[in-house]
Amino acid sequence: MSRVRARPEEWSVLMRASRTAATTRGSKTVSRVERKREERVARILDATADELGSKGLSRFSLEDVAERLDVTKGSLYHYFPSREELVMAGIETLARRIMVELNAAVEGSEESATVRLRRLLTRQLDVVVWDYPASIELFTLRDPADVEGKVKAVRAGHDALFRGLVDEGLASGEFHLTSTAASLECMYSSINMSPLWIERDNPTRARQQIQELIDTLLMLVGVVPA
Amino acid sequence: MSRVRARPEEWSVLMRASRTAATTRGSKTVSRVERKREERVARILDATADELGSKGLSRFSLEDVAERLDVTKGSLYHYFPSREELVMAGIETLARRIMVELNAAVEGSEESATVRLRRLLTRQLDVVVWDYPASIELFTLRDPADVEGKVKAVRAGHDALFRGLVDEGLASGEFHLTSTAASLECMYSSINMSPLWIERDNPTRARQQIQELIDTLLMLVGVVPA
Amino acid sequence: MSRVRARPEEWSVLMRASRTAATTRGSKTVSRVERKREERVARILDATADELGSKGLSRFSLEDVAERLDVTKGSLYHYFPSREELVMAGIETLARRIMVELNAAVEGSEESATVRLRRLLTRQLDVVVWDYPASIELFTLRDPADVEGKVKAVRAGHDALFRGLVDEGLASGEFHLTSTAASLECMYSSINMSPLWIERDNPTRARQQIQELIDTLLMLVGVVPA
Amino acid sequence: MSRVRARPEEWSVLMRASRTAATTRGSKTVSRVERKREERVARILDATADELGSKGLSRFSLEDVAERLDVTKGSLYHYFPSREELVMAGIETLARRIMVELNAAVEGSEESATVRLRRLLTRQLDVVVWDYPASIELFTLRDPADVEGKVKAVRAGHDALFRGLVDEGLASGEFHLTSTAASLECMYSSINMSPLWIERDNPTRARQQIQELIDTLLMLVGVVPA
DNA sequence: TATGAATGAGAGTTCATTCAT
DNA sequence: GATGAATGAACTCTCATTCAT
Repeated sequence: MSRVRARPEEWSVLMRASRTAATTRGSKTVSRVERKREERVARILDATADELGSKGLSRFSLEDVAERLDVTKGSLYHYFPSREELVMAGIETLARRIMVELNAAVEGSEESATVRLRRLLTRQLDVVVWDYPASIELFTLRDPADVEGKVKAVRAGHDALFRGLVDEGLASGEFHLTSTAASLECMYSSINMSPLWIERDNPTRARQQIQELIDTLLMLVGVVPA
Repeated sequence: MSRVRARPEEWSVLMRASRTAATTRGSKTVSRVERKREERVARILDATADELGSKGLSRFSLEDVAERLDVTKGSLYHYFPSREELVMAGIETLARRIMVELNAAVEGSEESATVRLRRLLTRQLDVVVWDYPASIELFTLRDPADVEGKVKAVRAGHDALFRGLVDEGLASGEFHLTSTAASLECMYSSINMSPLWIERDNPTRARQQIQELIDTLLMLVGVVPA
Repeated sequence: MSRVRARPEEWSVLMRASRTAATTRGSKTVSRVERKREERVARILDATADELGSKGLSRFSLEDVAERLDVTKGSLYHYFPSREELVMAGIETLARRIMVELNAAVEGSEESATVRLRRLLTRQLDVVVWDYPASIELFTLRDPADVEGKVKAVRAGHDALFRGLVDEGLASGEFHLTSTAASLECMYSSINMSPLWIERDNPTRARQQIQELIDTLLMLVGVVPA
Repeated sequence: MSRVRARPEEWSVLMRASRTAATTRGSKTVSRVERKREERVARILDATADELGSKGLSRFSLEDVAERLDVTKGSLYHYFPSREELVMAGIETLARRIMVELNAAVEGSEESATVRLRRLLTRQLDVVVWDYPASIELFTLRDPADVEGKVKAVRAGHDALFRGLVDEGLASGEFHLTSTAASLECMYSSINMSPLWIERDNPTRARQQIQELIDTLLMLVGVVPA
């Protein structure tokens, strides 16, 4: 029913299931029904994010998501009005997953910017290399204007985290660079494309490559390896 | 500097094909027929490379190539057994075009590795940003095993050029780094993804961003901006 | 003029249903429940008739009706076993609305048949052109045998009204024609299709066209314009 | 191949097969190939027109046309870029068929406008009642803007024929009316909707009804039956 | 060789209908 | 009774691929 279908803007809210549940604690039946719905939306988004992260956008299809969930394609249209909306929400989910990881890596820390940036990079590379090797495509494909907009928004949130740390390092004199923007973009590019050359088949080798990559990325903010 | 120029063995079959054609110009009927065929193949590859470079792989279609050449789709199957083979050869052509540009940027020079690397980066960024903004997609897509193999080969040829220069700089003491491989991969990633954030619509701004990017990329080999 | 007003027997089952409800108002629980049900049915039919009249049958969807009523599609199936049944009842409702208007246009009048026919045409054209421009589609679509049957029934009721007036005019010598049936069918056709050529966007022009149309329609019963 | 696919504007030309063949007599292979193509287009349009004429627009589907021709749906896309274009061309075909009939009914005649109009009406009713009882829907459904445009164009051609005759009758003093436009629209409406009430199942009765209808339609131009 | 025709698999989308709760 | 979920069939459209000529 379109009457009750969450509008796109609400999707991110829906994902914060705990909070939503808390605020609707008053009514019973509604919250139960809604919780059910949210669960299903969450399952769909999980499947979507997995598909996007592993196959990339160009090979993403409703059919695959439906099959993975063992429902018909039509069912997806109960929750998302079009493939594009689903993709956008899926990207957001994927991004949120990553952001949760990254926030955990830097929060509540009293250490130097260098140490924290190193930890942030480590965490992000772990996620990208091992969990979402195809996520690069999400930032890479252009076409659908709305998707591009969503990606931009996601990037902005992600960027804030890194930029904050880099600014800190600059303020404290730990970092030196020509252009913060350029250094950050190089970092992002290198991180996102790393699954293409890091040898995941050989975990030992891969871990070493990741270590070297981290050291190299730190050079982008003027931190020279010991 | 032939020392750092990509070596012929790393180039493509087709590249060797044309050289072969040149050297066998003596023989009569066969060579004429073959030359005709090669010309057609070359035309197809040109069109394919253009399409790939500007649209990327995901939006690439046989239909568009055929239309651009004013032939039928069916005709393409006389020269390439499948879309995938055509794509692979097209990627190779695109890469070779770029390599020609890059070779020109470093050859016959007696200057320092830093100066030449800067020139190399400048040239590559010009090509990528202005001519082939979608080329990133070619290095990004995964699945078809053969395409991946071909991309790897192309990257190898490209890599030789950069690696030669970096090795020179290391030998001369101009460069400092943790891992040559990591530094190079970061460079490639940053170059390929740059069209996604450099503001091409605003050429003045874009040129400035490219300059900052080059300075930043040099930090990956331990060259600190003045 | 009750003489020319459509007779109750020609009206619909549902019409009879409501009259039944009125007469059984004595009985308790059952009638209350039933009244509730009838109210809901009436609401559904109202919405359906609106949709049919404005969009026509081909663009009619259960979804739209449900949304308009702020209920689910499923709910509609409590009252109508299928889309087709709903449509049939909706057509009937629409027709009855129109009949109410038309009856009002001719009732309690002592004027000549010509004057009353003119008033009848005026009223009908007002309704069709301004309120239900898509109603033509309802009389036009064929296939589903049941719908066709229902449409026939509706047409019969409508026909009685016009035929009565025409018969009067013939009896009084005001009208002259070859075939009452043919003249009437031409009138109905011309009325129903008029929204397709009358320029509703330009109300002044439309009003003039309607006037000319009425004069022309009167020629079908041998009344020549002054 | 889109390169050779006839653009919409050319379709009507393609249908005048004889003329086209005559003008391309110079080249052989081309004309043979093109003739083949035209034949196929003609077959598709025939099937389309039949479907449209018998089922109406709302129940028209590519699938049915393809099945009738025993080809796949995809094949239709070789000749028409979309359903809408096919429909438009089909409507045109249908209209042209009718126009051929109608032109034959009035051409080269020295008789009075009344006689010729009667013959024109007779012919048109024959076509509409017996051959294309569903054609009404084509003039009735609204939505797709382009289709509406095409229908308008078709109507214009058709209108010219009738209007010419009516103007003649007015000039000669045979006809009298209030508004030519209104009289004509009433005629068209009555003709198009006649299949809905004329009893085709009973041919004898139907023929009589048609005769009465013709007499009645002539009243719209002030011709009173004897 | 090259062409145009044709195919068939698959994509996204819509919608009447069914059903467990 | 009413809801929301789910379905399945139908539809338009795309595109790589095959094939007779």
